[in-house]
Amino acid sequence: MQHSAPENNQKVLGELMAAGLLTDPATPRGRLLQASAHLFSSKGFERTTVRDLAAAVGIQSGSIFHHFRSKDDILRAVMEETIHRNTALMRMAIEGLEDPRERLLALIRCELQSIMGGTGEAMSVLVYEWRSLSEEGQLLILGLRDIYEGVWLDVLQQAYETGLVTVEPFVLRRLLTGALSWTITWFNPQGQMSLDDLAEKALEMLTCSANKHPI
Amino acid sequence: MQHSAPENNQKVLGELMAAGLLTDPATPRGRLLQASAHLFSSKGFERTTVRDLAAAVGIQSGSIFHHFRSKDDILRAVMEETIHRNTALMRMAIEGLEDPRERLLALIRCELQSIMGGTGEAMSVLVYEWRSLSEEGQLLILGLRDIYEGVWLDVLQQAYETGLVTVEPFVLRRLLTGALSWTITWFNPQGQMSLDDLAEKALEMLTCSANKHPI
Amino acid sequence: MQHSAPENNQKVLGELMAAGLLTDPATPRGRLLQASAHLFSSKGFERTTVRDLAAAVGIQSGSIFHHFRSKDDILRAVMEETIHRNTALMRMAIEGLEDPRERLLALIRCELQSIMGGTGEAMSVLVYEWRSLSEEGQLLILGLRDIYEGVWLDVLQQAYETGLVTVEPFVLRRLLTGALSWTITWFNPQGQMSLDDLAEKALEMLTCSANKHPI
Amino acid sequence: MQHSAPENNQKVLGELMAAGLLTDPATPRGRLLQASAHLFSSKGFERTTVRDLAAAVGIQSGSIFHHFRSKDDILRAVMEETIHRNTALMRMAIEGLEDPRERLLALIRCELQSIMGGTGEAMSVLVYEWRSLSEEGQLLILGLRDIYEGVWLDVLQQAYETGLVTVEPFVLRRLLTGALSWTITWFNPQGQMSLDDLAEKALEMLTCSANKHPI
DNA sequence: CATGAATGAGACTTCATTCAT
DNA sequence: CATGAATGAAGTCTCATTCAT
Repeated sequence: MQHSAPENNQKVLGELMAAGLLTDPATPRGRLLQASAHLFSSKGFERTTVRDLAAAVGIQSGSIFHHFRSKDDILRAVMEETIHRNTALMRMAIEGLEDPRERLLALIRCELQSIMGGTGEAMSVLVYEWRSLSEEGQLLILGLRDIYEGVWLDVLQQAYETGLVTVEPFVLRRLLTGALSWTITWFNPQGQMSLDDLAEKALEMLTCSANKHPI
Repeated sequence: MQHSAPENNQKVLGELMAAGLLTDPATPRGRLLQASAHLFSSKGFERTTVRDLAAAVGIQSGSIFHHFRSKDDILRAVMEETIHRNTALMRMAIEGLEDPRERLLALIRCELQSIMGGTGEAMSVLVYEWRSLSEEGQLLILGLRDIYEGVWLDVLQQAYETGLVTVEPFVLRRLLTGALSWTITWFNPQGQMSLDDLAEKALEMLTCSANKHPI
Repeated sequence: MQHSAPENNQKVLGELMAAGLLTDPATPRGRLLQASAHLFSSKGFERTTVRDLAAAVGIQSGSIFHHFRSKDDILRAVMEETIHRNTALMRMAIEGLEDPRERLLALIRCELQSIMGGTGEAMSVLVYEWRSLSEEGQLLILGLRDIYEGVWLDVLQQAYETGLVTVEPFVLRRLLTGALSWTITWFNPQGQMSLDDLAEKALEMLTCSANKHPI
Repeated sequence: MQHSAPENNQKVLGELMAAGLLTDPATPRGRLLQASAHLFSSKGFERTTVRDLAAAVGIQSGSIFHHFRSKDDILRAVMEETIHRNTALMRMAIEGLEDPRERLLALIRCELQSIMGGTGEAMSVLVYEWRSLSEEGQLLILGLRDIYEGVWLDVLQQAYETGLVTVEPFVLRRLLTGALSWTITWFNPQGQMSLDDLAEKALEMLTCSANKHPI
């Protein structure tokens, strides 16, 4: 049931918090992560100073280091939590859906929300600031990323097998990753085209939509 | 004639050099631009120091500033020349082609080469380091970018009108920009899949060609 | 009362500090300003490096920028505080004096002390490093300068009207500015001639006092 | 005869050139010195780059060093020639004059012309850029300076003995040096007050003018 | 836990000077 | 003599990080 999503989301995210995989946005650490995700996403990691981060949550720059060991540590945490959150959200989104097309659309919509959403769901950071992460950080995140990508590959594999898409899942997912994350640079959620419209168009690009909407 | 491309490319690029729009890679300035494109592309603009750039061409850091006013100026020049070069290459690539599918494939292949090519054809810099460019620089490049994108939109419009693609050119181009530029992070030209294979797959994603060209 | 000057000075300068127009020399910022005034005065602004300034107060060069935005900002602050301090000191010096000659002598003595004094009263910086100040800085200081010069012009006007001097106040003040500020290059306060002697001679130059006070 | 001054000046300066003490302004070296005097005077030595100097005479920066060993050498030469020229001009100016007042006025007028004159007669450089000169340079110039100042002291001594001025020559000269050189910062030769007017006023300041223009 | 002054390495940039052409 | 690319030392300034309070 699509309409029950928000409540379910809250519940699942709450479980992640309880498990220590996600930080409560009500805590200083949580506010810091949220602000960091936003700033890293909009200005880029290198161009964001710890003073920017501190100012964004109303503390002094020195206090940042009571919550995180280093700036790099903040980036790592943002990415880690983003993956945890989005993996959970994606699983929720396809839960109960059977139709390959609907499942694929759900994932696309979910990822677009993660990219565009201003509430710390900073998928774009994960994509565009990857190189800014230290090597240790990259190794740490890589494992989580595989789990996240596993969800995608499952759904794409199903779509491939049913003929909905014709490009192999592995390649298709990577092309799609680029296509979706790039939307942050040009898509305006307040514009004429809604985020759902955009998701539909992205799906249309992947699938042979000509069959579905014959002219 | 596809086989005559290399020679023609040389000729056209030579003309651009003569017009002052492109720097001869044999000159110090040209070598610097090439090295910069490579480093900006692989490490990112902010993480590349002017000492890195100087070392890459075997000069001292201070000598950089005989050729460029500032580090930002180098980025601007890399972008500017990249657009000039790629606009010319794209026009060459579709010259004489009539079939919408072939034309679209040619553009995709051309852009992929620009993204992956290590010889200063740093399309990815243009895409990923955009925010690193100063505002004045951005304004300067924007005009050129429109010309470049104009070529794309023409070809996509034709594909749209003939039913080859079903997503509007404007949106489709932006999704494609992301998909193609992102390939730099994962595609290995020396791997099993060739760059031409990749181009075919990207086209297939857009057009659902499987239905039209059944195997 | 001449003998009460030192105490009054302390009081008035204390008020300026309370008003935020003067920095307490006991604070790091105050020590920095004092050292800067001294170095700018003795070596010149351009030949003084921020490392010199830092070394003079025993901190690292980077720490300077916690107190001032830029080197130019330091110069601006030195000038600003110098004007505030000296305007106050001049007003104090002529307070209660009626005789035009005594008033003029008081101002001259006061300015000489400001020029020669090593405790941040760097009038000479204001005069000789003016061109080193950025244009914005110059505009900022100009207003304050007018107030300071206003005190001088009042006293000179009175001297002019009473026939004590015969050159118009406007021209005379400028000639005097040069004459007095230049003393920093040749006058030795520890030498035979005292600072008060020098003030007397300067006054004598202006007023041809010999005729009025025959020996 | 005042009206014969220009011709005489030419002749004497020509002799200095022949003696190698002055460089012909028609030569590259001469043009360079003239431009340097002008730029040092208006922008200051430190803020004037060798590129500025080169540009001012239409050559490349590297070519400067065929004429001078270093930038410091240029400053030294400017000062040296300025003293030679002005010593000669001053001697010419008082030649044949007997009256102490006329002699003093002649010197003042002469020095003002040297300060304001745009043709390399950069007395102000000598005064304001003194600290920029290397120590060796300062030693070299000091001797010449004494000769120049000797002319002044002679005239001031005579004025002192005749009661025209009442301050000792030594002190008076130094006060006057400051007063006159500072005029470069505020006096506009194209303004209402002519340079001769200014000279008169400066003299009036020094002498007991009240006697001459009784109210 | 929070503060904010201090650190110090390192960034970009300038500029007098050299030297092969 | 002139050029102009190259040098390299030194300049100002930034910023992640530390630590005494």
